[in-house]
Amino acid sequence: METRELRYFVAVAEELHFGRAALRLGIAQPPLSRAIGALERRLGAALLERGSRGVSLTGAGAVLLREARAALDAVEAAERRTRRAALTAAGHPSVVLAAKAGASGELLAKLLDVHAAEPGAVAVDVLLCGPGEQAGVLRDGRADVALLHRPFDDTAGFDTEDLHTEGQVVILPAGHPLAVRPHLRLDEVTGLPDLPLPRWPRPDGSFPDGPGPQVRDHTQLTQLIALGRACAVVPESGRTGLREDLAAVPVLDAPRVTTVIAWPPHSRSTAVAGLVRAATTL
Amino acid sequence: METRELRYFVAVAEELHFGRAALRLGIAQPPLSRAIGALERRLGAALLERGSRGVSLTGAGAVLLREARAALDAVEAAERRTRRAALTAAGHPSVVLAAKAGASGELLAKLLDVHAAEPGAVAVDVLLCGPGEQAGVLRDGRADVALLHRPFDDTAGFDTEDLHTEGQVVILPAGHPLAVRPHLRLDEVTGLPDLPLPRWPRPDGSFPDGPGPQVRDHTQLTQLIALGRACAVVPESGRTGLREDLAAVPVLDAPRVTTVIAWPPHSRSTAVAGLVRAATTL
DNA sequence: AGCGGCGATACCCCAGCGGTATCGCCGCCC
DNA sequence: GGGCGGCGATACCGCTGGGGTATCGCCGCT
Repeated sequence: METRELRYFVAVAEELHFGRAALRLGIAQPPLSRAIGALERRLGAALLERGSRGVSLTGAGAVLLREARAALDAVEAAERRTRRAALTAAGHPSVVLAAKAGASGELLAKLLDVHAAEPGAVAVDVLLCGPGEQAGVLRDGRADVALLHRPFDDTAGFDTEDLHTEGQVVILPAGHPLAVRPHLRLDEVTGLPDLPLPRWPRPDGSFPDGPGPQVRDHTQLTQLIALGRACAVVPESGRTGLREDLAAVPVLDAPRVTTVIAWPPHSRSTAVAGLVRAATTL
Repeated sequence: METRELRYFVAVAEELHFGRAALRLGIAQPPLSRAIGALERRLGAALLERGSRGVSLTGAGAVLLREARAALDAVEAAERRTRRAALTAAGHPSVVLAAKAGASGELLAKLLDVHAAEPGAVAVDVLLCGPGEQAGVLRDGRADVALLHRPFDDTAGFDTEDLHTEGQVVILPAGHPLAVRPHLRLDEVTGLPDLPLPRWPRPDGSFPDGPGPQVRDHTQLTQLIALGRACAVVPESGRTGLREDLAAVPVLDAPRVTTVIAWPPHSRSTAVAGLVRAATTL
């Protein structure tokens, strides 16, 4: 199978519409129809159900969508990592570290300091991601190593090293009645009608249904909380550097969050190893 | 990048010879030279050092070789798993379980029994592998789930569940002086001049250098030991069903071996989940 | 019945892949 | 040192197959 066929199939499977998929791929619709048809014939499997109202995935199609995404990520990673290896050989060694924007700021700063102090440390490019983006960024080679947060991020498929475990706090407007409490339970803060939990975008950019406001980044979140339109449950370290119009109250029964450093299991370059070593000595 | 280019590059990188690589790929040498040249130009990186005596890999080339193998495995896995998903939809559901030939026989039998007794259990095809082959078989989609043995097998990149931990024994000819001892230390059995440890083939089929005889499977191994030409350190469970002309003596300080069940993190089908559930209840 | 949306088919064209012939370079050996 | 052989690169050609346009067939809606 060629990656071109996989890209074509993924486009159709995501759009569930040959015309739109062709538009997205920058080709005409007929060659796309033919390519998918040929793919189905070669695999000996129906991938799409052509109904009169658009198309839908078959079971085999759903499997191929999942596997094709992984395979395309691997191919992209091969290309990116090779390009970066060439730069390294040309005298510009660097590692790309993915971190969630607005999380673990303290730890990240310490990590970069400790690593920079080591002899022979290479330059570290920090790639800030939205929530849930890090795993993908690591898989497709845009990053070499990432800071993830269990249980929020999926660490499956990566090698990891635990760095730090902490409880969670709820961030509230400073004037809110609950803000004066010494601590809270989870059921007291989820489903507050006046302060709903915000909705973060899915990897594809769409938002889940629900009552809360839509947020895309940390700034939007703090602003919404300050405006009294939302609250948020975040790891303790998120309270450092908090705006003065916000308050943080520990949530005792919220799951504890573990910060881990993760990297693709087969790419243990010396540069990544150095960063991991620095992280574990924190 | 197209998989064709990756396949071409892997062939050249493995053969380190354009002519032989072309032969292996079933094409002529000139288009291969051109394809690699075009790839290098597009990546903006030298992948191969063309010396007067054959070719060698550059740093970037070594990175691409590693990444390309992973990517090609992922593409193959996509194809295989889609084919199998189609068969499942057509009413022939099955799971392929990879196990090391000659290891964990007892556990494997119990696992298959327990799983078969569950309601709605699908057929299990057992794929027996040589040592170290399981990870590859799982990565390229020939198997859906595997029994691995830490610390021998590399479990990086898979989801795993521990099943069983055991010590190791050394298998000796029944008449050997050490066979009467109640237990042994590792340094007493490694480097016995009369009974060297055998050499297993690497993934590429070649054998490491060393004094021991070359073995390819379990039968060869037991026969060589019975002939007094080798000994072997294996998990305790390897002593069940031992030929009567062989003896097993516990090796106290050999690393304990953990049998784990492993599967690719992103492909948790219900069939795989059922098998994992059966395994964890053993 | 007419129309519009959507995927499949028919047919054509050309880019790109692969093949053959040949070159250029470098060791090697008599 | 000149001839030779091995190996990768280049030149050039032919054709396959991927992509484009036009159109069909089917279905649902009005």
